Amino acid sequence: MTLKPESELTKKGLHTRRKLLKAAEKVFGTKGYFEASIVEITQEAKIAQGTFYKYFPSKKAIYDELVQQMSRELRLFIKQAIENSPHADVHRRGFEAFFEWIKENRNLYSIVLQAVIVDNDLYQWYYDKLAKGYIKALQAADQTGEFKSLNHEALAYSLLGVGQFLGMRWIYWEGEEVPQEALDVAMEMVLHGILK
Amino acid sequence: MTLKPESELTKKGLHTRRKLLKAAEKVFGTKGYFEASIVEITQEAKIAQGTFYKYFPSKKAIYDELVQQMSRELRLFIKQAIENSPHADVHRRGFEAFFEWIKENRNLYSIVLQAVIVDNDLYQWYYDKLAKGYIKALQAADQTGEFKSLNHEALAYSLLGVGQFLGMRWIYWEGEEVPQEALDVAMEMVLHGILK
Amino acid sequence: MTLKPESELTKKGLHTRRKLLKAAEKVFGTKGYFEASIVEITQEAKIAQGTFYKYFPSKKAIYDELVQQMSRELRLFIKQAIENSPHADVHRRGFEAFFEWIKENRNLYSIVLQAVIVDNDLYQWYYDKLAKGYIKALQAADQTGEFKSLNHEALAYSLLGVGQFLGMRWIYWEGEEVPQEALDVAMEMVLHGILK
Amino acid sequence: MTLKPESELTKKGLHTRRKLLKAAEKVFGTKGYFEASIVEITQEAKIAQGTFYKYFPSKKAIYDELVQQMSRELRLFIKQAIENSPHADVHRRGFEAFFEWIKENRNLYSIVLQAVIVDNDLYQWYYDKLAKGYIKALQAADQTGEFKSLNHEALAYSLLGVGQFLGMRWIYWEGEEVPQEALDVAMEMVLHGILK
DNA sequence: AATGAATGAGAGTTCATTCAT
DNA sequence: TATGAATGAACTCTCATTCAT
Repeated sequence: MTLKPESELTKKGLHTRRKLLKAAEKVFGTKGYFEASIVEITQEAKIAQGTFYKYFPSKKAIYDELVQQMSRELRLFIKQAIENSPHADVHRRGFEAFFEWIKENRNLYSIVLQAVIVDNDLYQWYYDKLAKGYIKALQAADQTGEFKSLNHEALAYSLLGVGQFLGMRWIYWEGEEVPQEALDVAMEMVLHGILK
Repeated sequence: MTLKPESELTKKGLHTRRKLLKAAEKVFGTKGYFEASIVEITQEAKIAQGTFYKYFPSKKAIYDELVQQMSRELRLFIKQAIENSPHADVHRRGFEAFFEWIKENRNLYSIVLQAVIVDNDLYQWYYDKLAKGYIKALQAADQTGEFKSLNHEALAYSLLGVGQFLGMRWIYWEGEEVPQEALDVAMEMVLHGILK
Repeated sequence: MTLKPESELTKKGLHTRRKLLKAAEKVFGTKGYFEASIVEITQEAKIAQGTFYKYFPSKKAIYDELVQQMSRELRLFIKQAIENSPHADVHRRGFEAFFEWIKENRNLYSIVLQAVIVDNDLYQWYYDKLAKGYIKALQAADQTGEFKSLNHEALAYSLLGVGQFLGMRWIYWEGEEVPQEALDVAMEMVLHGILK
Repeated sequence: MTLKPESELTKKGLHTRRKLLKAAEKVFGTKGYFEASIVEITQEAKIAQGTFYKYFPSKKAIYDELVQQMSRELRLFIKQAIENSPHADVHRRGFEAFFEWIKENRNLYSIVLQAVIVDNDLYQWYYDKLAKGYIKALQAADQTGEFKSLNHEALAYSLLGVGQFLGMRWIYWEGEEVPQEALDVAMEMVLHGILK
């Protein structure tokens, strides 16, 4: 094996590695994991095919890294967004941040969605992480006494579902924004319910 | 041409066709579209490899048919479930029906999820159909005057998201039931909101 | 896996299989196991590359089969040669048969020699089988009372060594016969020793 | 040109060259020529990959050198062993020396055996050299009048075969010694023959 | 109508060797 | 000089699809 850990790479090596990740993001994001090929990724990165294997042991490995990187970034992004917002606004701000993020990172988002087939464990890991972050936020919000006391996990997954489907419908499929009205409807439902 | 349309098949032919669909459901459902192979499907169906192409023009074609069949069945199942239930219960009954269905048809459900990669258009078509059905139900419920008047499409996707994620979390991942409590939490949120 | 056991093959299949073995024998024999490629073997057999894997699971597998087949044939050939010869002649007849065989089957012989690198266990198995056959012959010869009673295994390997090196020197390297004189010298040594 | 001849190397350069040879001996000896890689050899030698090509023009070249070096050493070792021994003992002493040598130099011995595939000409050269050395010894022994006058080349290859197979059977395969009894049997055969 | 042998393009991966620093 | 990143040809193997029977 000829593969060095990232920490031992030279500056040049790191640069190549990053090029590969960028290229893989694009190719996986547009063609999908299975239709994507190493040749294509290396061509996109303008690098020889063999070079790929100096940096990643397999196609699967670079995919994994992309998912994990995306997971980290997305959670951080949302966390920062809700951190300094008034409690009542926490959900709306979280949704908005999420939508903003997937709009800017369409490919990465697409890659995560593919994990249902590529690696279901990874898929679960991703949503698990996301849910855990959400649960923490819910716990914090609880302290304010503004919200009902409901099972956090069930709530987290429900809310995740709402966000995911709104984002999917308007951003992922249409490449636009989630319309203000749709967000308002969702917030109304989440905060006050649909019963008159 | 070597492929006959379904309508021209003899009784025996129809039987073979059905065997192939059953086999494909199992194989796609357990291994995933890309890892599944035609050999495997025909072996499972106890049929010669070449025979496959007498009934379906390609691997993709049988997949498409499975998704469409699943879509039809699921929508019918939910429709029947909510048809004769009091309006206030419509959402809970719909969720329950959905959960029951995916529990009984894990493989088919899995197959639909895969469409994100296999054929994104098909994926959109599936949710679009589902949403349209939901919208109709929302319109009917509107007549009762019990519910707020909110944009139906936004609401449909929000509710679809909630159901999907609950089902995914507890049935698809854990192979169990969505716990009563989780369903209660979701319903509380949907009907009355999470604010005190 | 799409590979059928030999016993289940149709006539056509058996024919293809035999073509592949013949081709592999030639290619392994001339280029050596590692320099040989599946492409080359299938080209030699005038068969598509993919077809190879319908009959053998790997390059190694067809090699193994060749060695085992060769082993069987060679032992049978020698056995038949010495069977009906007077006891005193048994060794000379065995050597002659061995030389005749490798002359006619240069490629197969070459293939066995390669096992030192390809698969040392197979290599050992081959000589072990050969030695065991030899030992049986020595035991039979013992009954005649013409020979000294010496440890059969040590003797078998010594005799195997003599035969192997003579065959290698004159047949394998030069593509000719082992000269009569060389065989005489070897037999003189084996039967009466080199001391005056 | 980027490769200097051995004679122009500095002291440090010679050291590096020797490290490379030692490493190659180990790697070729344990993994075999084809499974061995330059990366592995340079890693074993704790030297950069590119540096290899400052000292040897190719993988094959370092292999050649190892075989030649081994050949020289083995012949010298045997020569010294038989030099001062009484004539009648010359063969036994030669065998013993050979066995001793391969026991101590298992890797180098293994490397030579591989030449059947790697480079058949080299293989022939090796045995040719060995045989020529043997022939000289036989000529010297002839002078004593103790031995029959037999064709030296045929005899040399016969004896080489005996030694080779005994060593292979007990030392190379089992990693032990050639048992005293086996050596006795071989010597009895060689000196007095197997007929009563 | 059904079979299953055959096809061949294309996949992921390895590694001896070169070359810029 | 020594380094190690980069190269790319070649390899083994898979599989959707075709075709002769």
